[in-house]
Amino acid sequence: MPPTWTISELSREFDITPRTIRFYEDQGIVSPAREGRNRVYSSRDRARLKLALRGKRLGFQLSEICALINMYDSPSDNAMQLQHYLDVLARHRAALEQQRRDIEDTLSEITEQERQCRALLAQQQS
Amino acid sequence: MPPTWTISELSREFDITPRTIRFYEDQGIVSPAREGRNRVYSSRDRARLKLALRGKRLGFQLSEICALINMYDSPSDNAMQLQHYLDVLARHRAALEQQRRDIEDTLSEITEQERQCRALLAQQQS
DNA sequence: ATCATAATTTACGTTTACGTAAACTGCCAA
DNA sequence: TTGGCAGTTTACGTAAACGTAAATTATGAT
Repeated sequence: MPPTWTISELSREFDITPRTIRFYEDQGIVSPAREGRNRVYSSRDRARLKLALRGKRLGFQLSEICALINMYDSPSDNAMQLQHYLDVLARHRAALEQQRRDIEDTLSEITEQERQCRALLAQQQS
Repeated sequence: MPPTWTISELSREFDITPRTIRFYEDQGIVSPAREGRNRVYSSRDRARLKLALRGKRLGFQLSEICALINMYDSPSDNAMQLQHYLDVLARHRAALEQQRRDIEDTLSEITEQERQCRALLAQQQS
């Protein structure tokens, strides 16, 4: 049988609370099956959860994340026109590339700050 | 005399509301002078505002942003130990590098989705 | 003089993303 | 059978980041 996970297994693996996972269910990010009252998560749920957490680290809102994951999950789904999907992807790409520039800029400033710090430390030694 | 800006000039330039700029003043990100009741922003204020907006695009909280900008602004300030500052920089760097990996991963998935889309479009043509 | 425009302060409202407490169920071990 | 977990639902609470409305002030244009 395919692998499954309990809510506490997932919460440990990804270091989030069960409350968060249940909240993501309300938002439509995961849709666990039930075994009695208890939730049973499939590998698809687990993958979607992982994607959601990556989106969160990138600062996206849960609603955007949910929409994007749904599209990724069924690109051939004709509920959405292919051309529209391409547009969405292009906008998403542009945002990510802006973010990448922001990160590069910030990282070089950090490097510079570290350089100055080490200079000051060396000066104190002498 | 050094250049100055009004609140509406800055709000237009950065495409944010005056309310946001005043809120950032409450949070200590900018500290405009006054001309009567009106706020007058220096180039230092403008630079700090710019840094704050970049931080926001990267998904950081205003409180973190504020702390970091203050440190960037006075690294030699002995209110903070150099070693501690280096630690903060290292953690910040680690977070940004994680974010960069997330972005690279997401960008390649987008590229793959686009490829599939174009394949489907070509198929429809025939 | 009046009117529009840009600014101000005060203060309550709103959305997002959960936290937290209460009260309950099911199961396994001592 | 009595704890003691792990899970559940319901529901109110909260912090962050502003939005928005009201009432006021100052300035420049007609």
